[in-house]
Amino acid sequence: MTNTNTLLDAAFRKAISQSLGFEADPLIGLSQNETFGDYQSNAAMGLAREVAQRSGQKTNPRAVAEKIIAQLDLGNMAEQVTIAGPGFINIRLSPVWLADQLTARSGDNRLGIDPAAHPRKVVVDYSGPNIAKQMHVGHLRSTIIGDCLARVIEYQHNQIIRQNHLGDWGTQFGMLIAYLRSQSQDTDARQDITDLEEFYRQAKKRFDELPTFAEEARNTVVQLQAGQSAELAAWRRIVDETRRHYQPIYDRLGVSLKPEHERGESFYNPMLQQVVEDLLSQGIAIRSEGAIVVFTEGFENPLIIQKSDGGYLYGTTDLAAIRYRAQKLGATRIIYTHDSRQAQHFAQVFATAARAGWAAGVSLEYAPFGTMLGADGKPFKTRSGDTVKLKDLLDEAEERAFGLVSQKNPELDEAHRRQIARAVGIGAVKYSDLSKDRTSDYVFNWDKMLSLDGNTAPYLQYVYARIKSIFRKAGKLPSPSAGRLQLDTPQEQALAKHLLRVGEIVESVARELKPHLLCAYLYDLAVRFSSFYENCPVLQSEPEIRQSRLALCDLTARTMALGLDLLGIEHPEQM
RNA sequence: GCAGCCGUAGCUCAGUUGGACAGAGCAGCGGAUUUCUAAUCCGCCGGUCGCAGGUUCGAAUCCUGCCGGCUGCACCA
Repeated sequence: MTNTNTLLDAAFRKAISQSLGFEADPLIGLSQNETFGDYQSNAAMGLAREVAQRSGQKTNPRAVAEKIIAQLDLGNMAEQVTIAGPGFINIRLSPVWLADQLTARSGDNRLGIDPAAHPRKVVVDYSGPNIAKQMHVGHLRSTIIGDCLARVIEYQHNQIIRQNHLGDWGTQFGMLIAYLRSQSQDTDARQDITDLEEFYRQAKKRFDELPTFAEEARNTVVQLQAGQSAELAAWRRIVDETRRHYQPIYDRLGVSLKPEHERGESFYNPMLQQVVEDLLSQGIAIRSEGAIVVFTEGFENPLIIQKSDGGYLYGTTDLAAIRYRAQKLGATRIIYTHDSRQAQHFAQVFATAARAGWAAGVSLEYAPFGTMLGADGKPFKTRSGDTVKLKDLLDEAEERAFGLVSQKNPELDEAHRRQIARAVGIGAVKYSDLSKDRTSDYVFNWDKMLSLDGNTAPYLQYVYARIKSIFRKAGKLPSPSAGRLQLDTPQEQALAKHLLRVGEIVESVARELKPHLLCAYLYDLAVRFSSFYENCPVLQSEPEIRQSRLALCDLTARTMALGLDLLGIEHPEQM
């Protein structure tokens, strides 16, 4: 169903062209202050000059606004259209129209959110853990932001291709395999992830200290990359072991990544030589200081695609991936959810891919994010200064949440409390991240994210649980389409107007790649519902009002559930 | 040195891409509970939008220059 802002945009466009004789953007937006109205058009101010130029007569914004309104046909949408200040056109939606719209949406399992008019094939590249290492907090943001974007864009019926670009290739594996061999470790024996990390540390040490070992490690890489079976087998075991570590973390986080989404760096290995050759033959890449590089305007240093020793780098892999995703997978939009420190790298890679013609008709979008900081404003670390393991972080989140649930609801049995604690604890960690604009650094704070006050996951989950509680007490569920909504009180109207906006929000999240817009929307929804809940009794009211309010509750619960689903956050029936 | 990001209330953050008197939450202060989960709600207090210019009807937002912070910068990823 068409979003309100789209309906207004169309009506105003028509009115502008009829009254002024030319086309212009009506600049429709939400009112910043609800005392003015619900939506506003800010076009008249800017248009006044153009009107004066075209007609050769002096005019002013308010007069232009008058002309536009004279031609404006909003049907029964608006209760009031007024001109204010220098020439703002304020629109107040009519409660009857609102009620009709919402009634229609309550019968729709998509809550009136339209699928994309032109569905696309969209690659989302996110998470990308390193093989032979445990996941740590540095992987958290990419994993959950990327997953949220994938869910939102997928909900619009675009075809999403999740790509987990594992760090599974490169010199470090030669080192690790050579070390395991030299330890006369039975390479057939299974190594735990923590063993692998320890071996890696020792291998690195020996690599730096022993030139003969360094040489051996380099040879092993060559053998691995040439596909020697023994080395390949050892490598596969390392990858498998690492997956046994990270897949449970994805599952626990409620992240939709599965093994079939893995396309690690190794996958592109066979394509790298061709990438370099093609860039050379197109004259895009050149030889410089023994390496093969691409210079990009605006950057002093080049993107190196082949080292002087013949080895390839991650830029080469990224270029191969773009070509593969565009040409083989047929993607027309490729989204990278990666650390903002990669900005220059991606700028150079995107520019190179564009010059090579590999991204024709493809939108390459980099959705960077900042660093997780501790309370001291420095990167989030353990007390001893180590990086925080994701597993430990999630353990602590659940443990803290379990403490809170036990305190608030001691009568629930332990298994139930554990289950709620999982939803609340993990949800809190994810939400505290998703609710901030991803581009800036953010401060990690356990107490704030687990608080039931303010813009937190537990607060949203609580609102959902409260509604569910009403329905448990109400007995049989109302039929959503039974009767029409009655929006008599300010709280009901405020809630209704907000419910109607969900489609606009989903659209902006997908377009701007900003999950925090959805969080802000859901928080606002929770606040409005809470106000409604305080002021408007549901079950005790007269039958018609009761039915209408139950329908509002049902819509709120479904909207909240959908929003939390898109964020990848659970919503327990009870808290 | 070059490039990028950032600076908004005591703290954590928004600010719909140039619109109306800059908004939330937390903390602080004061209220509300015979009522569907008080894990809640309502009110008050709190800002020279880093500083200075400029662009224009209009700037937290765009441009320039300072100040302060973070990040990246040739063969790691």
